[in-house]
Amino acid sequence: MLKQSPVFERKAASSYHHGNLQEALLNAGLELLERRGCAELALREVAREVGVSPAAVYRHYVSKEALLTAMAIEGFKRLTAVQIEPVSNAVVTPVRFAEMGRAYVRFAVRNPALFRLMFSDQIDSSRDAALMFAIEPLTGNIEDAVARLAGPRFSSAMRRKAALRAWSLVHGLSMLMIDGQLRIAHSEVDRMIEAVVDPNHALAI
Amino acid sequence: MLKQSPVFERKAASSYHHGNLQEALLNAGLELLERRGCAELALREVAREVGVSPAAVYRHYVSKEALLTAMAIEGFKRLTAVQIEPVSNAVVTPVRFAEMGRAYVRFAVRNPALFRLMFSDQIDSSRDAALMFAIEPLTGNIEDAVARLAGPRFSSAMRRKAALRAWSLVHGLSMLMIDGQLRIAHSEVDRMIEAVVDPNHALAI
DNA sequence: TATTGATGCGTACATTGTTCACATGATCCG
DNA sequence: CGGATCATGTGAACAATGTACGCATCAATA
Repeated sequence: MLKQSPVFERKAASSYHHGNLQEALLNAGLELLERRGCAELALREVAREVGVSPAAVYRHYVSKEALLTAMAIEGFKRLTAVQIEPVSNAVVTPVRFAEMGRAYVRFAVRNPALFRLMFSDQIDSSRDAALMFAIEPLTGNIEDAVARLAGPRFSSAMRRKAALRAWSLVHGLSMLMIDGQLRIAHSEVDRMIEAVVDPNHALAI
Repeated sequence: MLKQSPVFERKAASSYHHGNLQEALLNAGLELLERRGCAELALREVAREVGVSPAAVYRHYVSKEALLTAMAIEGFKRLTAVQIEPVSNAVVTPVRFAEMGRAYVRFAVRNPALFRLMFSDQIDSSRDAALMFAIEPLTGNIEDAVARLAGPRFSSAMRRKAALRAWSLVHGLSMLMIDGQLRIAHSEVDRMIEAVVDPNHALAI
């Protein structure tokens, strides 16, 4: 196994107290998540990975669900970051709007287990305030982009509807891809995204 | 030891052998699934519900995953049935095609835990032949409907692309709805489906 | 009627999430 | 400088879970 990031090294110096266990658990969790899959991630294994007893986790997260929630929050931060990048400091064109969708799907394909966790029923998105706060930009970015793309000729209701349509499209494609429902090679992923998230929407039925 | 509680009333006639445990486990599983949620469904609880020992399950399903797979197969059968209904014995119109999508989303909203299970990573859709066989009509129905709707003016590639677009749209909307991401009342569900699965696709961006 | 194969049971084991009393040590107060 | 304090980590324990094994029961058949 490769050496861990320098965050973990501090533990070697003082063997009892870890230094930054909270963040170390989060990183180890995110790493193990993609290795083990969303359902098989064990709290005890995360603790083992960091080199700490299972009970130590509970000093920083009140439950396994709390750790998963923290991981999901980190996921939403990363997703919203790559999502908004194509239209930050730029006029929103149809091509750039589609690029937002591509970034969304690409994130899902590259982090399938994390993406699944973010939208799983293992975390209660309506209970945790920090989670809600991290999710909000996801919708917000799409709606803002739609507003900047369509201009004032779209009513608020029309914008919301168009944003939901776009979100549903890329979210569904993401889910189907990471489920392995679409029999396509990894090299074809980008082409598939192009085909579905089509700025010309020539084939919209 | 206290006397056993009369849990075993149904098998009072022949108290040892159940009669049709395989199907009983499947039904109990489907029932418990929606009550407990996808992640908390316990094999032992399914056995308890049927009034049978945990080990008895293994005479009919080689593992918990096998039982979940059987439940998912049943789910796909039901979903494909309601999905194809709008266009069976009828010309495929845009309105009827959209009605297929509405049926898809409605199924997801009415059976959220089952729908989640069907597209979860807890079942390996590429390993089980029966599961693959049950999934196949899902895509097939959409592609057939697209072909009947578009006629010969669409190439095979165009049809596959349009079908994938439609599937992604309704699948994404389904997932977002059962995730509680969309803050809408239950009475607005149908209107939301109408808005996104729009036969006129006036707002396709 | 005896045998046999299918089906259910009891017990056991490793693993999991979680709790609790206790150990450790960094930090602050006298 | 030395002790108190409090955040942080440990170990043992508990119930629940998925699963394996040998035995019990029963229906069908020879």
